[in-house]
Amino acid sequence: MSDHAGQGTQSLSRAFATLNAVAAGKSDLASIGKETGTTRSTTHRLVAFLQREGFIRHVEGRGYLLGTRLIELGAAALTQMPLTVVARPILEKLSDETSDTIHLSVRDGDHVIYVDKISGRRGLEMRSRVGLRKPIAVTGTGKAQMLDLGEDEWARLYSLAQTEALGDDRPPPGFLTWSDYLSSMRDFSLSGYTLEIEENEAGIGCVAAPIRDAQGKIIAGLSVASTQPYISRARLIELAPIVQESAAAISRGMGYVR
Amino acid sequence: MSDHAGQGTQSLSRAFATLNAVAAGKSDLASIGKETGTTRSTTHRLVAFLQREGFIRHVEGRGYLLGTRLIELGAAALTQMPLTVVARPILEKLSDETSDTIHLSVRDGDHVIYVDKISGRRGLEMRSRVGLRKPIAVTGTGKAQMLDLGEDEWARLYSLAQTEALGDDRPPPGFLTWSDYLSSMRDFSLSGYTLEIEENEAGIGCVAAPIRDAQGKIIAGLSVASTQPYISRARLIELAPIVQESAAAISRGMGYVR
DNA sequence: CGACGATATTCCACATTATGGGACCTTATC
DNA sequence: GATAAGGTCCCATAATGTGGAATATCGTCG
Repeated sequence: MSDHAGQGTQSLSRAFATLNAVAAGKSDLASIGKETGTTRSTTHRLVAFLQREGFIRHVEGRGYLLGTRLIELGAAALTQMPLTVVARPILEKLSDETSDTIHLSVRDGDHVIYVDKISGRRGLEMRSRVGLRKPIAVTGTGKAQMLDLGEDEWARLYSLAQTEALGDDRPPPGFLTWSDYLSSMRDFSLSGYTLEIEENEAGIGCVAAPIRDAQGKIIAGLSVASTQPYISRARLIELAPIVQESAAAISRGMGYVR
Repeated sequence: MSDHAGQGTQSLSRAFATLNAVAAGKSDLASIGKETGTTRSTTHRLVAFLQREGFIRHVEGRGYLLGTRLIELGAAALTQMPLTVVARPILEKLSDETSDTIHLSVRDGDHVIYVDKISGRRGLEMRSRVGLRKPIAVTGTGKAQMLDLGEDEWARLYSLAQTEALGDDRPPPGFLTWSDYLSSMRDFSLSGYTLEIEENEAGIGCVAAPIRDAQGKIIAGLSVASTQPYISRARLIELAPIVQESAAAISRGMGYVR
């Protein structure tokens, strides 16, 4: 894959390319090597090393897979994010009050990554998952984190999400035109919450609000999401104040005042 | 840290030592460098690289922390474990039936690592967490994965757990002597389930059963855990059949027959 | 203000380190 | 028992990562 790396990091770049290849599903030395452009001996050395470190494991019949050390480090990364500690009790309260699915996400470049989730109690489980990445512009929590940005930046993130949606085998039914998107975002930035109805996945909608740190910067988004019968615009708007209040409570926990 | 590495992996070893240092809480270049034994320039290059890859992020005022890419890869590692996919619905059913906390763990060396968890609905949240490692010999799910081992191996794992427990600031009240431990394990290997009452953490107990793959090898452990008023030996034994049946259902899903 | 310490970042000559070609091993397939 | 596919090991070579020192950045105290 890409090699836009810095100086003095050839072996590192290759090792991480190797890991990415495995993450992408390549499961034998030959295909990993083709992906990273390394010879068999080098590929082997890198894989063996990653294996020793627990980043990769070899499973009889299935080949190379991501290892348990990554599960461990992923969990550690989550707890090093003070946000998740502060937010947990508030997410649980919100879950009790709404019976719906609660999501907490942070921005990661032009995407959003879920850092916590509590499943709803209305049957149907959503496919979202802690660690999942989604384009920032088509998720409720992502849009909540766009509220302080300029319109040109909205445009960029919107078209990026559009590009990714085009690649989908089952494009979401609620995807908005740019002008509809823009006017809705203008409304949201006034009201301080965002809605997202089937822009990202069919049958799923949510209300979200931004979470701020001590400097007033938006650092995360909180949402209540649900499935088909419960995602009428009216019901979501009804939920907005409680989502906003929960987000504000987390913001206070992160040191935000006023 | 340790340098028992293979050939031709100095820079890799150092990069991973760097990552481990950050995971261990070192948050500035100086202390990371001291931990890994690298000079400032080398430390800097490694950290910068890991940062570019999203394995590490720099947070104003808090220094270097584990990055979002690890959260993502951790989640991917979890889904590459077919076990978690197969087990999920069964865990949910068990959760509904018992109202208690459900744990699913796999063996990772001499430890066990939680790969899935559903919190109970009896208030009190346990401190366990997906990605957490515990000594194999003092967890219900760990002991379930020891059932097919020999008594000498039981002894080794027991004393290892003992060593780790000694280091604890608050040693668990239910820690057994070796002879008590051995006789209980002999019972468990006959009955096919295991109990663990406050051997690992005060106020917490569980029943667990082993999960097997197509070759009949034990590959995971499943437990129902609860807190104080619900962890009498009698109640846990009462739960054993349903835990065993759930574990068997997952085993069947993994290809185990008879 | 200007000096200081703590922290991060860049540069470059040098030798230590990672590299890749090829040999070899093991297991499955015909 | 010949062929193939996947994995492992060895070793001479030069390309790579290294560390020292120089530079930049920031905050704080006299």
